[in-house]
Amino acid sequence: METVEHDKRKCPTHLSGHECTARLLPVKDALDILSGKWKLQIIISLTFGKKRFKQIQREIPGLTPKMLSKELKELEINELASRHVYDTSPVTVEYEITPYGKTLKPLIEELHKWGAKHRKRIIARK
Amino acid sequence: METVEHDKRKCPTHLSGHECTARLLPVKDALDILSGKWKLQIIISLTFGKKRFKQIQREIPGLTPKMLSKELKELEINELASRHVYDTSPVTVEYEITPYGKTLKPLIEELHKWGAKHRKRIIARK
DNA sequence: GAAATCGGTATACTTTAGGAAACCAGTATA
DNA sequence: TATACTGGTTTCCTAAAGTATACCGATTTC
Repeated sequence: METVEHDKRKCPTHLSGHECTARLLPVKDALDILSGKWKLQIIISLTFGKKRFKQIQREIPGLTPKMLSKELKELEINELASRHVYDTSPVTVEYEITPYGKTLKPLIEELHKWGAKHRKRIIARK
Repeated sequence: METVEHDKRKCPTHLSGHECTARLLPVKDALDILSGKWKLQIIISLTFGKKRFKQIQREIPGLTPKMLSKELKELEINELASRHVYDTSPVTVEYEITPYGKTLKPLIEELHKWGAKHRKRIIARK
C-alpha cells in the first residue's frame, strides 16, 4: 500500500513534476489576483460601472487612499482595470473594468456560490 | 479564525445593504478558505486520497510541520478534511477530504481555468 | 476668507503570515 | 547503543500586508 518513491519528492507522488506545476501554478496565479482584503471589493465595485478614485473610496468603507492606490495600480498592471485621466480642473480620473477584467465573472460567481453555501452551513451549525 | 460574523459595514451606494452583504461576504468567506500559501495545495493533495501527516509534508516541498498542523486544523474546523487516529504504535493519523470538501472542486476548477489563461497572457506579453 | 473637493503621496506604525530550529515521547531499526 | 521514524508543539524571528495620519496644489463652494 505504501509505495512512496523517494525520487519524486518535489511533487505529490501521484503527479509528475509537469502535472504538478500545471495544476498548482495557475491556481496560485488566480489566487494572487484575488486575495487580499480589498482587491475583490474593488473589482466588484467596478463591475457596476466606471468610478472615480474618491468614489470608490467612499463606497468601500475602511479603504484608505494608500491601499486603494496600490490595488488600482496592480489591477492596471494586470490589465483588469484601466485608468482614464480627463483634463478638467481639478483633474478627473476614472477607473473602469476592462473586458479582460470581466472574464473574472464566472470565477467570482463560483466563489460567490460556494461561499454562500458555506456561510449557510456555518450559520446553521451554530 | 474563520468565523462567519455579521458585518455591519456600510455598502457601495449602488447596492442596498442587503444586496451588498449578500454579494461580498460569501465571496470573502470562500476566499478565506482558499487563500494562503498552503491550503489549496493540501486540499488538492487530499483529493487524491487519504494521507498521513508526514506524507503530506513530504509531498508538499517547503511545508513545515507548524504550518501543516495549523492548516489541517482549519480544514477540520471547516469540515473540509477529517482526521482519523488509529491506535497503532507509533500512532497513525490519517487525513481525508470530506464529501463537503469535494464540493470545492468546481471552484478550484474555475480558479485553474482562469489562472491558466492568465498565465498564458502574462507570458505572451513579455 | 475658510472649508471642502479632487487624486493621490509620505511616513510611521501595527498586525499577520510564514519560516527556522529545537524539542517531545514512544517505537522500531541497524 | 545510536539513530530515525511517528505526529505534532514551542519559541523566536522576518517580511509583507495593512492602518493611521498628515500633507500636497489647484479649484470650487459656503
